[in-house]
Amino acid sequence: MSIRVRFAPSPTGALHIGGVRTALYNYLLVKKLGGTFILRIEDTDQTRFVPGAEEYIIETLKWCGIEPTEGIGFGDGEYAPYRQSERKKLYQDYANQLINSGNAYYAFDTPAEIEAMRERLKNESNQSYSLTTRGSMKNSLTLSEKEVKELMESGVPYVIRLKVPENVDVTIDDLIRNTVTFNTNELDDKVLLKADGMPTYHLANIVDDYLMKITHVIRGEEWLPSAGHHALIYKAFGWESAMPRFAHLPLILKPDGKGKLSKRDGKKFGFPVFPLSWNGETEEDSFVGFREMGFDPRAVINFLALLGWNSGTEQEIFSMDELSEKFSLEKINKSGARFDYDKAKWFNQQYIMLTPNEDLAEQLYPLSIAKGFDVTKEYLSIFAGLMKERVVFFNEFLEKGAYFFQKVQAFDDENIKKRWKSENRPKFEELKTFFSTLNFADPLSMEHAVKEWISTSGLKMGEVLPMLRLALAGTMQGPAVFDMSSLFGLDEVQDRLALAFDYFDSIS
RNA sequence: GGUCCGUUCGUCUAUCGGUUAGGACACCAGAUUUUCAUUCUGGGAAGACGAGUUCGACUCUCGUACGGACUACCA
Repeated sequence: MSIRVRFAPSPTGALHIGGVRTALYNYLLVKKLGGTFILRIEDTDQTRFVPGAEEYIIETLKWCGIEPTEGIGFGDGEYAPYRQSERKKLYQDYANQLINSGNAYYAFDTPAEIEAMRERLKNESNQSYSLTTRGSMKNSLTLSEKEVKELMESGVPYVIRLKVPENVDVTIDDLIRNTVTFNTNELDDKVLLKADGMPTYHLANIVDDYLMKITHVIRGEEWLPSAGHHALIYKAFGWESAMPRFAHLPLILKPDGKGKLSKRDGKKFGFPVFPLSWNGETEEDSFVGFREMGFDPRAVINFLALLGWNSGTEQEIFSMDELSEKFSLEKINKSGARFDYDKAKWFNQQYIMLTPNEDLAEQLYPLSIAKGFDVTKEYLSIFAGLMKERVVFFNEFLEKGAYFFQKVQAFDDENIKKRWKSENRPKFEELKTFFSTLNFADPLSMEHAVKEWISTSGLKMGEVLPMLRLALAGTMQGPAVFDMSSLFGLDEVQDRLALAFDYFDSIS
């Protein structure tokens, strides 16, 4: 079975994380079943077009490893162009086809006239432009052929509306929600072609899905209420047999459970809701991305995949290959899933721990150099091994582990004052000298030797080990003292001890 | 308001008529690490409510409540 799916975002700004999940599910399904995945850009609203948004979408998909088989940014295929603005003429022809078959009509009402109609009907349950109101409006159904012709020739703006039939039950067979039924008496006469000659989503989407032979439409739940219209349009064109299967995905909700996750929530709750950072025209419209926060794309994908879908097993960590292997639309949940940032962080930590030290070192290297640290990849590799289970974000390696590359910048004075006894200074000087007898290549033997030394020194373990840690790292947190020492080497360790003991005395 | 969708631990979820309702995140306690983290062990924590169907309902049906989406010449 070869399927054809599409991800069709609008270039109106940064692609929100829910959009990434929609793209992911499309990708996973096509990867599992085999077929074609098209990236189509739905830029029919010229007023909302944002420069850079298209590039953002492409970069996001690449970063996430969600690669369409064809489409904008990924090479043209059989059914190009894939940018709707470049297909304008096509939609006009199809809209006219609907006019000719009596399934659509011209409407000349001004926004003010429509507003007046709504005002008039504000106490009614249905105040839309629909079969109950179309008879009292200014359109080709109420005007004579001659009047319509005159209006059009005089340049009066008009739209083309779908003529929804009366009292018919339209049923959508949704892969996630089973059957959803609408009665046409409740559906409005949607605008198909706008006054500027551009199609609305409803027209463009169906024409393109039909022409591109799309077999499965996987999209957000916000489209479910208009799915009835979409079925009607397929029928109006006589394309019922080619109508794709629908799968309406549950929404990603705010953590506090009040509605769907929106772009503002990132700032409100303190986590990213966009894959990549976005620099909008204003501060308000600029956002930090998962990537810039230090997330591994594999963690983002894994987290997103499990937000509304599960494999039916207790496995939590999945590679993209495993996901596509196990993926199925039937296992997608019906209800919205709340965004859980803690879980996202947990996934990231898991992926950092899973990454081989050498790979981490490879990524850390340029960043270290940029920070002016004089290091080798070998050193970074050992460092990564020591630090990787202590960080959640990639960025934290060099922040939390800065003392691996430079002398301690900030000591934990509080802990030092609490633990340092100046009268023990001579003993610590002895210990410092004792370090020169140790085998720095073997942390374990160092530990044994030092503990042995402590037991004969008259000091307690708890008096010595924490001070060594504080001297080497400045903080009470971090890898094992002897792992650090081994990496630092004898000279560096003695340097740090000397510096630190003076400092300890000075603040005690 | 109307239409449509939904409802299992705080959160993400398993269960597809018979289970001590399982797992994960988060939280708490303990062990390990004389740090932190990791890891391991343990703990608290759930079927919105009401009817019905059935020998038996978290699971099927209906109603109620609550939540959500949509209701633009935006997608």
